[in-house]
Amino acid sequence: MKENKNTLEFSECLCTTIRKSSRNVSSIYKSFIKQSGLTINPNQVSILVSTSLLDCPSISEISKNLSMERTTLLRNFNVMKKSGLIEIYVASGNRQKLAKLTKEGEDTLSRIYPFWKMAQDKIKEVMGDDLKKFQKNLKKISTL
Amino acid sequence: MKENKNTLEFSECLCTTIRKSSRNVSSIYKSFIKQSGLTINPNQVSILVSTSLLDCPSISEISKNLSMERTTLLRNFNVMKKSGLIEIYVASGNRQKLAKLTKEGEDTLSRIYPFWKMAQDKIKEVMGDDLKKFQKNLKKISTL
DNA sequence: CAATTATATGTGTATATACACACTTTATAT
DNA sequence: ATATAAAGTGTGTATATACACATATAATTG
Repeated sequence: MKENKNTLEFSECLCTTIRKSSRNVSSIYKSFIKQSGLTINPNQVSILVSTSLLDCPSISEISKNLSMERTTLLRNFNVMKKSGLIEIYVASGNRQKLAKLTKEGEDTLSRIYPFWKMAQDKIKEVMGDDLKKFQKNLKKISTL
Repeated sequence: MKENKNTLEFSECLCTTIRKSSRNVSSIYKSFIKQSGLTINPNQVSILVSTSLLDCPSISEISKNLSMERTTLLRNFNVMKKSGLIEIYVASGNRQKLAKLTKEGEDTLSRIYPFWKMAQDKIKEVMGDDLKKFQKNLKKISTL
């Protein structure tokens, strides 16, 4: 225990707690997804899902949708393009670049679904009745 | 909108939401802390706080406390050691390595406190009455 | 139409994250 | 007491994150 007078307050830091949760939850999803035999990780899954949900999204659109820095997403895309999960094509007019899932990307989502669901259900079980409100609040602070 | 039958369910992925929140909240704390004129980021702040809270912690202890992979923490420590925020000393017997804040590390915590608090208050304001339960649930899933 | 502004993307650099593997020191078992 | 197990640490590699800066295209304004 330490002398800094603010240490106690700092220990309630919501940023620290959320980053910690993020690491831990990611690790849980990752270990379930690993059981599928595929090597994809939760982050790439979220990019696949977001790309799948939006209608011919540009890199910038997906970046906004995931609150992910545009250049961060770009690096992610480069990796996923290399592994054949998505493809990038140039929009007419040549400014935007649009993304879509490959067949392999679609198949990957289908095949990991049951394992993803196990992870999702585990978290749901822990949260119990608080789930809805918790998720609502998470979404609220994920778009500030 | 897409044909994959699980897309809708995937879009409720808690891992995705938490990672998104983590990025967004980190960005908010970072921008407030930046106003202090110091270059430290929220992640290093959390490591400073954790190191300060525990009693002569080893790297492994802090790693458990933050749910941070041990080698991840090690890389973080190397950076923070270089910038003079912490120091590492060898425990008697030579196996463990213990960490503690330098004077500069302590000063840094003190100086960023008001800016950190602004960020913390902003999140608190958004959460309103849900804060306590939200924080409790966050902590619950950060230690599964 | 030319200049400017806004939008979209790409690169260099640095930190954050985690897994596989290797090495060292302490504790335990036979 | 030696072999083995456990605990702690360090390195190689790959992905994730974000800022500063640069470049290219579209839209707007004079």
